[in-house]
Amino acid sequence: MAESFAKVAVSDVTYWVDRPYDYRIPEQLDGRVQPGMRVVVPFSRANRRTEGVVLSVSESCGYEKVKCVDEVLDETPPLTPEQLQLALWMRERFFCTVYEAVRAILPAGLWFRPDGKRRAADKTEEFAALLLPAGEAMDMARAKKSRAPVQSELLKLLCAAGEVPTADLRELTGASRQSLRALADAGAVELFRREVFLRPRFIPDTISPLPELSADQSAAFTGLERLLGKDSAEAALLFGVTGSGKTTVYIHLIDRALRSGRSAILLVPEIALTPQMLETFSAYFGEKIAVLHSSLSITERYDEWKRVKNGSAQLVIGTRSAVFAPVENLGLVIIDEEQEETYKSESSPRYHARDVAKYRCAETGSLLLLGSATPDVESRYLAGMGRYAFFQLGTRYNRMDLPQVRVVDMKRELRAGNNTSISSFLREELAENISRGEQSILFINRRGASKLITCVDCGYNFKCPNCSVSLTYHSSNRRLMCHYCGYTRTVAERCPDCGGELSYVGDGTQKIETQLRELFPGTEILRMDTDTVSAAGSHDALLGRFRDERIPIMIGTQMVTKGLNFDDVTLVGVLSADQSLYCGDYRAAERTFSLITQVIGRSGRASRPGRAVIQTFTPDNQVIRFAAMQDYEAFYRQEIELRRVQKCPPFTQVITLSATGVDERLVLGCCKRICKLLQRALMSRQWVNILGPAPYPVVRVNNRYRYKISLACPQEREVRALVSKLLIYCNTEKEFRGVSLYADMNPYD
DNA sequence: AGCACGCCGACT
DNA sequence: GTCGGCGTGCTC
Repeated sequence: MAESFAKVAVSDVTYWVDRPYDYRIPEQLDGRVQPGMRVVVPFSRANRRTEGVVLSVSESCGYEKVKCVDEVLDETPPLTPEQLQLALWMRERFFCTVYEAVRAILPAGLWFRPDGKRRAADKTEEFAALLLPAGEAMDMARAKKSRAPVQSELLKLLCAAGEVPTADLRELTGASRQSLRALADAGAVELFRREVFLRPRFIPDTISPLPELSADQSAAFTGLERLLGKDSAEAALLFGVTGSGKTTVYIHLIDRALRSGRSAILLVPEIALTPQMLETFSAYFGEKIAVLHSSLSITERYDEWKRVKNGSAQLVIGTRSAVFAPVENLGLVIIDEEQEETYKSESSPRYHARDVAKYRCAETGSLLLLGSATPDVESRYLAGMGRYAFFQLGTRYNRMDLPQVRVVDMKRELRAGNNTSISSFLREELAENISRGEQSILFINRRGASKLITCVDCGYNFKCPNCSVSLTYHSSNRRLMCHYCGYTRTVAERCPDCGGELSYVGDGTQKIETQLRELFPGTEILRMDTDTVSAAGSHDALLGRFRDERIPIMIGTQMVTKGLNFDDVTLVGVLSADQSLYCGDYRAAERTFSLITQVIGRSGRASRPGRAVIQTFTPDNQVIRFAAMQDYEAFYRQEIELRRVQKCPPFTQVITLSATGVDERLVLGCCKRICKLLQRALMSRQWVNILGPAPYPVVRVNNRYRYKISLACPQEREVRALVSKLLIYCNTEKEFRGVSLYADMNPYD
């Protein structure tokens, strides 16, 4: 009998060690090892038992000292040959290891044996999530391996699965509440309650007839249907303002794909996947739907994944990772609100769902449809160049006029002696809304605000000993915590420096709440931030209160820009519109435009016209003016010229190289060397821009310094190969021992 | 000789 | 990354 060998991509290797390794398939496993299966193999000099995935099986092997496959983990290959190809493509494209790609492609349930037991669906459920970055958590898991093996297991599982219901955690690891509490007290893990997000399992009595198409929608649908019918890979951009009925077009197109025997994937941003939205689709597609979403339990997600794999679901609705859904005979991928940043993964593999979707559509001859009210500048450009077909939906569905928008100059307010965050104009508008019994939403343009504790006398505040940030106060465990490394400490009684009194400095949201309460005593105000959301149990619960109790004013950050539309909201205010505009990142303008546009879109849905107030310190800024006029095309024309001049995407692609290490000078030295090598390798080319090294906004995390280099140049295989070489160079060069380098393709930030 | 520590480099 | 090998240098 002929011998057989497997080429295996192993886990737990770094990028520069990641290559196919040959293993002999022992007689007793003969015939049971197939490409796409997970195996256990001995690896390294210590023959550590390591997981791997079989890339191919052959009769010969070009390596002398070949070891044997230990164990096969699957009876049938969980990865199709196409998915295996996809993993290899991801390695090339996103600078990750093959196994990291495999972990992203397969559901966590495959690793943590689900036992099929299903819990009763409580209204809310306790979840656990890591407070530390995955890397730190893995370090901690390793450190705890011998002393606290259960905690170590918990950490590993949380790394693999993100947010996990605590009931699941205990079921899968056998951990007691105690171990989980210990991790929470150590500040490694956060425990919170949230509404369980179940797929509406109702089977509608009758499948509803499809909603009718307006003239606009019908025109777009006809064009898209033609593209769907082609055998070749196609891509299209559907531009339409909020309320113009993009969803109706999606429904018709999905219906057409399913009828022709092909499957469809619909990707939505995290926040848009609400029970209401699923109900809408269930009415038309019933049991054909599978939902893949991070709020499902591991078991539920695994079940849905199996329904897709065995062909019982042909429409997948989900967030970013649903782009990997193992559908048979793919015909259509729709990415709704394609400009949203949640489509980009922030940890390895650092993929963008749009890139993966493009690859899959190209491989399967499918149609990729990008939908948006404020398309990514790059997408709009490709549409303009004819690379994407372009379709446009005109007016709002209900023929509502756009809200009346007023831009308020906050410099003038300051000069007039108003140093609060609410301009006199906005105050009057709010007063009018309160007296008319209509609702208002105020949006604070700021990310992740948090509570600090400072000394009233000397201004002292608590710094993290490991990172270059202040510690923030967490009400859940009444401790000071570092967001970056997980360091925690108790709150001191008095200032450690001068013995003065300590006080809480609330975040922006709280400060504004206080100002509003002074302006409108007795008026109820709903604050929406991580604190109040976790207290209410869920995002939806809070929004439900706002609607049902008709609370006059809601304030919040990003969270209030999405989601439901409220008939009684006739006024929205954007406080500090420019906050996100001047941060040096080439995407700042489009992000700001998109945010403001979305906020304005919250106003005036039903019979009443809406108003919007935009407060800014730079009222002449064109981005803000275009947003106020809701004029995407004008914004786009200006922005694309800027991008051309600055050699930014879409004229180039950006790859950042990030270096981290304990020795700041060594990290910088490494960056400078990398810059020099990049310059030398690319100097003969046009359209190349190398920036940096620049420190991260938080330069030191966990005693490691972080710097990055930005490389903007046309996307080419050669450039990626160069970056790959540099990654390997930095990690093999003795001089830079202690510095680690990683790359990110088209990063957000 | 015995061992702690740090550096090196291979990993099929 | 991870782990064994191996050199250095210190102690008994």
